[in-house]
Amino acid sequence: MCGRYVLVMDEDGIAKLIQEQDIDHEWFSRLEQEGRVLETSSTERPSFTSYNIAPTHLAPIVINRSGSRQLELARWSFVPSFWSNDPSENPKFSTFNARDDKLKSSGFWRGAVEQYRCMVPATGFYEWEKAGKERLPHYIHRKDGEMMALAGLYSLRANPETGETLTTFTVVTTPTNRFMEPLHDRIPLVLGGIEDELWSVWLDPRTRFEQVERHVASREWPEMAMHRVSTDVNATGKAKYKNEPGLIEPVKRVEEQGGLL
DNA sequence: CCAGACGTTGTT
DNA sequence: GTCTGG
DNA sequence: CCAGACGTTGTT
DNA sequence: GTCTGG
Repeated sequence: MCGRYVLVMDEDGIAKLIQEQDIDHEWFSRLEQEGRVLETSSTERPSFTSYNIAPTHLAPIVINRSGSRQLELARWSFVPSFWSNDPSENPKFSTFNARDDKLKSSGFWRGAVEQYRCMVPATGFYEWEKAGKERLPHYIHRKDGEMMALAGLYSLRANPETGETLTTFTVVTTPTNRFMEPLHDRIPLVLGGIEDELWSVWLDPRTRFEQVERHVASREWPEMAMHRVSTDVNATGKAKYKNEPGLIEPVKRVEEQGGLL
């Protein structure tokens, strides 16, 4: 299910990602305003790095607008356009994932899957193993260390007070594969690597959802690897929240550490 | 027709 | 247990 | 996703 | 908005 992920996108990574597209410079200024620039450079070229992206955080997504692809900062937790956009009214439930089998049958996702598909760039994501009361996080990433493209849906809503457009998104999930089965029965819909054509196909509203899904749903992931990481990533909130490269470093299980405790 | 709900994961 | 916040 | 809070009255 | 239930 993908409820926490990592994106290490340096300047070259963005350049590689957007290639022929124009990036709004608004994008970079907004990053700064939100205080979400975790890695700043002296140049004006934007970058984005977070080792701990959680629901409600802002993260970059790629969308189709006015016939071109754009990189947008969006809030992770989809809010449909038909819900109140009064900031004082909170959504009734959180929607950071969307089941692939519900996209067409539920009115909640219907409009988005037809008109508002997005690509969520990720370097890797976390998955927790339940061990009694403990939640042991694992990091799943491509063996080559490159970014991957997750299937997502987004919505645009105008904030009536500020007039600003609020972009929100969700990550599509699908039944697990053999690689992930030991950890979870649902996994994110990975459209492939960042150079893969498939995510462009996904963004094209003329593409039928079933067409893309047939290629990627529950396929095996020979390109992926995983290892356990420190529970440092678990914490949210202000006091204990961590966001540092060490979060994705491998740690051994206690029983493998030679009883040092 | 109108009114009301619209999600996920994981657990049992 | 369930809901909220990050 | 996980962690943390979850209530009231009455006071400043 | 769109789907379901009555």
